[in-house]
Amino acid sequence: MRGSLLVAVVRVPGSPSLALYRDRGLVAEGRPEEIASTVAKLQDTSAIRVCWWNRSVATELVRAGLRISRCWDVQEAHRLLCGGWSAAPDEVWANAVALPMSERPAPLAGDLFDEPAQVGGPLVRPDGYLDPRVLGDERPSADDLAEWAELLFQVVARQAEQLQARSPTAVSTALSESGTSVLITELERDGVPIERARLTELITQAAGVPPESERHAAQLRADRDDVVRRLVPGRERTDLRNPAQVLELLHAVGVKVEDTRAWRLEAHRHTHPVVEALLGWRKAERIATTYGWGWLQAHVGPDDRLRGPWTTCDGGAGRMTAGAGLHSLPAPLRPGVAAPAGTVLVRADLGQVEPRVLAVVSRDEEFARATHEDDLYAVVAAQLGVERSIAKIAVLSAMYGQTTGPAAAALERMKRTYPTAMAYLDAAAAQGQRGEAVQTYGGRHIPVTQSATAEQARAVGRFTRNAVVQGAAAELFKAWALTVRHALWQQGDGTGRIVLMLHDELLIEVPQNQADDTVTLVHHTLTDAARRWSGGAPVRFVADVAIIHRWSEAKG
DNA sequence: GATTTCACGTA
DNA sequence: CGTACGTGAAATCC
Repeated sequence: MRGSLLVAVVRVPGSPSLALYRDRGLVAEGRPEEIASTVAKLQDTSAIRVCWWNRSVATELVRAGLRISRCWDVQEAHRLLCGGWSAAPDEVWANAVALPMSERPAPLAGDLFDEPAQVGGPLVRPDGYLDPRVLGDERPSADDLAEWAELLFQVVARQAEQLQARSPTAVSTALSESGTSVLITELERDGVPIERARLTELITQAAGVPPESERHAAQLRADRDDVVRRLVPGRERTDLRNPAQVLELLHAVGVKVEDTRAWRLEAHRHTHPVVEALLGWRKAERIATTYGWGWLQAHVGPDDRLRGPWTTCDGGAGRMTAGAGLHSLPAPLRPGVAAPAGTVLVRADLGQVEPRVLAVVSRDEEFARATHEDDLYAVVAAQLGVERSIAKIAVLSAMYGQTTGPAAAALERMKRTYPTAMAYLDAAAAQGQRGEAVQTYGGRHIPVTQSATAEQARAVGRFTRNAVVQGAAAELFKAWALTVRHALWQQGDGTGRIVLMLHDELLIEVPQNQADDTVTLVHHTLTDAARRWSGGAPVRFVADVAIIHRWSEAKG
């Protein structure tokens, strides 16, 4: 924050134009391309930070070709401060000036009960709240723009103060979340490279040929279903998509299960041929319905790039989310994600990131020592005197709140061997169970729902226990990704780019001749980002990095 | 028509 | 009674 010039970009109502402000007033107004080039020149000559009320402004600048390096997104800062996703201007303002959220004026309903529209008056009401007229699409009016930008500067300053007071790391988390807000705009623009012929082939294997009509589609579905239904004479009319009917069918052939979930059916795979057939049918049906021809048509563009909507932190603990199946693409389809000619993909996976993050956030010195090796679970196993597989389950159980199962005894030893880390998790769980919000290492507020029953309270406890680890891991991951992105801009011709982010995995597309340099870059940026993020904690982070042509290659 | 339940893909 | 997400189909609730 310090030492950099804050500039604001706001939308000019009723026009495609954007306006650029600094503390002393208007700098420029014009089409997004013009403002993008003005901001680019400013970025080149001085240290600036760009802020906006809404990410859509950043989206326009990015689409105009601007590479935004430093920014402050007041919605992201607000989400960090308050938790959740909602971040309309009136909420952002109210929180920034420390007024109660519940007392703010209702948005205009656009009917006779609205108070007469305030025209030309101040945007801040006498009671300190933002005038509801700013919530409409065409408001504030063009006359109010300078004031709108001035209020934005005030919000940035107040948010920074609040974050500073909250935690030593929170301001840098806000900067990272703001950068991520721009990065997801780039992900949405660029998409993931697809080899259409290969993906088409894979979808055909699972879902059959593309249906030519509704009738044809129904016929293909029925053909697929018959393969399974034929195995149980007398039940050829079963609707396989209806769990109740499937349950009945299974009971009829002597498979006694309480529901039809795959993991439960796994044990009965060989009791009757229909079980195996049904499990295979389910896999194909998943691809046919969710990742089939409709999905291809909707999300893969004519340029053979798969695009979906992204959020920076909509997950309960502040993880990113993505639509269009980008975060849940079935493994069988992954060969369809492939580097275009002249480029390669570099795939980088963080190794055992959650326990390593736990070592940082809990400041457990003994647990931190375990992170010095590539295989953390092997060290834990040796220290606890158990098998590696048991140690792994014990560590994961501690972070997920599982108390039963094969690792129950090992959990007791964990408490003795790593008391600080375990106490950190227990404290987070206890807070959640009491109905209190928790905070991540980076300062994100994680609100919790109030529970009516003890069982619900325990579920909240498991959520907060996990959220402090999962959320902190997300913070490290975003900081790393931004460091990678910045380094890619500096490398070679600067065309390398991140195309997919998957909680602990980056998929990067670079020209072939940059492949080796990118591998080096990924390792170095991880060391740098982890050192900055952890404040120099003695915790090691590792990445598994591979140069590949298809996403399916080189998994761990 | 909107919401919930079941199911399952990913980390 | 292990966490989080997105998605679709059917059942269920207005």
